[in-house]
This record gives sequence, C-alpha cells and structure tokens, in this order.
Amino acid sequence: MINGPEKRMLAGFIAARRLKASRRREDILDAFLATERHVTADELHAAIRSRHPGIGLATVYRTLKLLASCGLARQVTLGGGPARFEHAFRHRHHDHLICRVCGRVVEFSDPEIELRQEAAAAARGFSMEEHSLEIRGVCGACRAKAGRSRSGG
Amino acid sequence: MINGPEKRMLAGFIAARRLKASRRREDILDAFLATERHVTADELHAAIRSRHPGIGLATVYRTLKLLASCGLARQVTLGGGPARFEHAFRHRHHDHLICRVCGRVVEFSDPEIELRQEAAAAARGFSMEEHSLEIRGVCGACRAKAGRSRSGG
DNA sequence: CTTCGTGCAAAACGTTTGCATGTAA
DNA sequence: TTACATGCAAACGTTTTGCACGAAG
Repeated sequence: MINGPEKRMLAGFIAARRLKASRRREDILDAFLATERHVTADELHAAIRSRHPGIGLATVYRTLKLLASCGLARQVTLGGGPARFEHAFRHRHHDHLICRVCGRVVEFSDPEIELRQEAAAAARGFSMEEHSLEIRGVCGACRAKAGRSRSGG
Repeated sequence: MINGPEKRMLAGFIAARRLKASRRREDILDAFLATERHVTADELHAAIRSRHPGIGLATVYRTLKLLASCGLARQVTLGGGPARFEHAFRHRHHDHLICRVCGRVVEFSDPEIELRQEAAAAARGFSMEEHSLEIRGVCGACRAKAGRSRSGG
C-alpha cells in the first residue's frame, strides 16, 4: 500500500487546501490502512509508536480528523465508547452488528432498510443526510459457547 | 404525577434490591418525568437545582443510572454529545431523526425496519438484543428557512 | 446499629488547544 | 521566509469515584 489511491487522495486534498504533506501524515495513513477496522485514536497511536516512537497522540487525533475530512476515514461510535475510525474510501456505507460478549463487530448492509430510512425521514419532512444503525446482541460463536457451558457444566 | 406507576416501579425496584428510598431519588424522578425528552444529566441537575439547591450532580448521574436499570429511563447518545436520557416506561422503542440545523429530535418507529434488523442479525448468526438507529438530516422547517433566504436574499 | 445514599472534591477519561519549535513550500 | 505541522503539557467537558457524613431500614 506504498502508493495506493488513498495516498493520492490525501495528497490531492492537502494540495487543494494548501496544507502541507508530511512524513507524520504518511506514517499515520499507512498505519490506518494497515490496521483492521474500527481503531481508536489511542490504539492507532500505540501501533504507530512501535515503529515511530516520537509521535504524539494529538497528531494522531488531528490526522484522523483530516482523513475523515477527505473521505478516507469515517468516524463511528460503537456503543458509547471512545470514537473509532474505519476505512471509508471504496467502502460502501454499512451498519454494524456488535457482540455484547466478545466485542466482535460485523458489518452489514440492507438496501431495504436504507430505503425505508429515507422514506421514514421524508414522511416526517426530513431530508436524510446520514444515518447510523447499530445492533447489539450475541454472536453465534458466543451463543454456542454459552449453550455448551450451560448444558456441560 | 405525584403517585404514578413510575413511582411504584422505582419503589419496587428499590425494595427488591434492598436499596433505600430517599427524598433525593423522588426529586430526581419527579424532575425527570416532568421534563421533556432527551435531557442530559447536567440539564436535569440544573432544573432540579432551582427547587432543591443542595443537590449534587453526582447524585443525578447515579440516580439516572438507577432509573435506567429499572426501566424508567433509557440512555441515548444523539450524535456524539453527552449522554441523554429519555422516558422508557410505557414508551415503545423508537428511533430518532435529528435535525443538523436546529437540533430538533423527532421520534419514529417503522415495524418493517425492525423486522429487517432482526433478519439481518439472524442471517449473520446474531441474536439481536437492542439496536439504535439515528438519522441525521435537515427538518422541513429548516429547509424552508434555508430556501427562503436563498431565494429572498 | 448497620448499610446505603449524599455532597463535595478529586480523579479519570477521551479529546482539544496553546505554545514553542520544526519543517514543507 | 512564511505558514503550516508537530510534540508536549495543559485545558476541557463529561462521568466516575473516594470519603466523611447523614439518613433509611
């Protein structure tokens, strides 16, 4: 991912706004792209730190906000905890299933739900701009585990 | 609302857990029931303070958590701000439309969306326990106002 | 009398900001 | 040489907690 479209996208955004390219921003983008979904600023900071010890948490916050502005990251708040960031470039909008037991997050998307949301908003005079749908419950693996320990112990 | 079912519900919960009834808890419940939807702890604290100056913010937090435990309140986080609490007793689950311009919150509920959420969860092995759907956009009044100022000057 | 509730202040937590310095343009 | 980026620490707003005291059971 040394020269993907994400880098060009960030570079373009920076040029358009007359900001400045920097090594830090590349480091943070690299780490963000390398990591799996839904990192917090703190997690990303820790991950980058192993390779680039000098980096400050504030810079990670500032850069994540920048990545969100240019459409590379999307900020989500899964269940009230700290803000999390997921890849947004070439990733369609989706909703989240969150396992209450193991914390696993599964993404899904249902066109019919999307349509109905638009309709519900329109019926009440709203124009919809964005939405977030979060379903909390227990995933299959955790239910199986719970079933086993109930019957087995 | 001096002796509604909410009071009995709280009293029952307190008795069942061998907690203690108190004047403070009544005051806070009264204020919560009297207020309109979606208060923050701080807003509720301010409202109670005019009548009961000695009350502490921490007590409001603790009591709101208690009300949530016994099903009288539901905690929602509308758009990333501080936690808000809405009435939960005899109020069906609903979702929220939030106007980005004026902050107005409209509640709605769509049985088809609910069903599809269950189905989406089940299809991925999850048992759904709760969900939150938030739609942000612009309400009719604010769109009308914006249209007027665009065309009018 | 024992346990729980309360107010206060302090701590904790995630996030933002001010400032001096470093670095890209 | 100008403006922006950075690291650090401090500030910030929200929420929780420790503690001594008061009140309910």
